[in-house]
Amino acid sequence: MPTQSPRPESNQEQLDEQAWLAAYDPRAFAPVAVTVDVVALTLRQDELHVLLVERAAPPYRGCWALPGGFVRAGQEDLDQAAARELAEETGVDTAALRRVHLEQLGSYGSPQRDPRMHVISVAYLAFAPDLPAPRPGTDAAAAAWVPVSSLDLAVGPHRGGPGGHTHHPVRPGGLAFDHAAILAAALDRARAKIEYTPLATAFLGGEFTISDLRAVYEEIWGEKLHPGNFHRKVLSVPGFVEGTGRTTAHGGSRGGPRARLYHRGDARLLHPALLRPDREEEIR
Amino acid sequence: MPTQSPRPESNQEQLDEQAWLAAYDPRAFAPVAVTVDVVALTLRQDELHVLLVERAAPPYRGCWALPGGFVRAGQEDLDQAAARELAEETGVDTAALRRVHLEQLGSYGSPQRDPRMHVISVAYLAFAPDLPAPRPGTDAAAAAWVPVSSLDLAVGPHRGGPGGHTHHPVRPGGLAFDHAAILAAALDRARAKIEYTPLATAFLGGEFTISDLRAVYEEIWGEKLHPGNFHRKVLSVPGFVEGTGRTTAHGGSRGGPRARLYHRGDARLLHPALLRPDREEEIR
DNA sequence: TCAATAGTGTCTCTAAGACAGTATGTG
DNA sequence: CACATACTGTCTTAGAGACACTATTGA
Repeated sequence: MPTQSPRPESNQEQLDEQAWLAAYDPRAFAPVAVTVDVVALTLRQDELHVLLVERAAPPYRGCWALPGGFVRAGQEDLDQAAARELAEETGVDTAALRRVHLEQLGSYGSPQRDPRMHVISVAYLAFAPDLPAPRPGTDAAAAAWVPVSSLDLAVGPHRGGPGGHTHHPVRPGGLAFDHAAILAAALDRARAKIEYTPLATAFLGGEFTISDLRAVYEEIWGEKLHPGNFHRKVLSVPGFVEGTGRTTAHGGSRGGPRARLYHRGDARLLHPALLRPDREEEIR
Repeated sequence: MPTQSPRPESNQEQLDEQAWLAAYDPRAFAPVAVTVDVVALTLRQDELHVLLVERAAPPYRGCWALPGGFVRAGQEDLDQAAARELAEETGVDTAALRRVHLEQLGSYGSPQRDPRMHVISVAYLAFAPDLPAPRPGTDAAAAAWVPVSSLDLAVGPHRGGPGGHTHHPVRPGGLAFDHAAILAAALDRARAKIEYTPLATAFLGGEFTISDLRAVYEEIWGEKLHPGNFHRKVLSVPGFVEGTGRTTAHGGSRGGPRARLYHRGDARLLHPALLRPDREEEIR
């Protein structure tokens, strides 16, 4: 591959902008491909799942990987590409996609992360309410919601974080490419994001109980929360949830009174925040 | 997955991975270029400055822009590309670069953000102590630390945030491309990041006083803080700063006792955090 | 009837912020 | 001296968490 990008400096003074644009040949640059990969998270039966596809083509054929694909050059921006990929892999239509929160996570660009060529991937993070089973897209052998707890997230030589690291052959039970590192970063982001934003509600339907919301936090943070304190805290944050006046039709499966129903409020940030209990070990 | 990219699916069954790799032609993809752009922030005379270059070549010739350049395909990852661009534009050597905090900010990929072709830019954010005046790199007419307050950050048709939006011709006093939006996102990130991390110390030299540190917060947040409460709060956060036993040689320019000197501690997160005062307006 | 759950009350402790006060410098 | 600044003490209040308690439902 060329070592340098073409440098027009030698004759730049003689070219005005029009001429320069006309003379420009994008193919002269060393080729780079750009993909978007989506970490779509959802809760199914109170368990955190991630949307994965089984690769039908090499490299990593037969491996599970994050859904994603190449950005259509000149036709779409990154957000659009991510939404398109998510729709294609889940079979979810555009209307249902509006109920999904989609945000950019970070970009991964190690030259060795894809054996074919230098592929730079822009990772996205999606929070979805329980969606129908996915139907595989055109270049996937299968697509499924996979419990996060069943995955091997030890990223090995891929040390997490955007940037890029050394390529490593896939390990049994692991994900293709550096997708384990991307998923790990997505989980970190999700755990942090529900502290300061009402995005935990994006995992729930339109109406939910405080207990439903607590189950989201408990599953994503991986620890039990105090039901009474959680209840009072959620209701004390202005704009987090809003009562509907309705209640559940029945009590819980193991008894208890009917719970009041809420829907998402209009706050975009939680103040005060719902901070995770004690994480002293993460400070250093 | 992509409709435009070459699709091996029709014969994928006959090709083993080796053959497929050999047959692969990256040039068949629609061309996309990837750049890194760096928002390097520093404090000079207690005022926040950003490193900008004056473009010597079209497009946006003569405009100020963020330092950046094309990723060298196959040769470097994104973090390395950002560090290289920063070094090239500032003339800072690798040793001094180690004192600079560099993190990925987000990627910007509107098809119209560069008139030449679809250019996807991975933006980085750098926090630097007061560095020497930059010397312009090879494709910049000039390079300078510019006070952030002197810039027009009304991003107009470029609505901030990663993703990508419509191209708009440059406005007088504005930055090239969508760099105003990138800078605005960088400032938001910086304001948030110094709440939870000790990164404000990255703007200071090895030794500093609590007042120096307070000046960093006041300048980045754009509001005065209570000196006494700030002092006590900083010292109460474990691992934020560490006393050196030394003091300044003289009192302040307008009097007062000599201040004790500190250096950065080993905490990576501040607990408790130094939250910004009252931001109720930002919640919705 | 028992057990589980929804929702509330209360107590303690931490930390934020307002304010005051003392010591130590500079001009 | 006058004044700015470094640093500390104290008071009030908000919020987190532990715990207890009542009411309501299902099995």
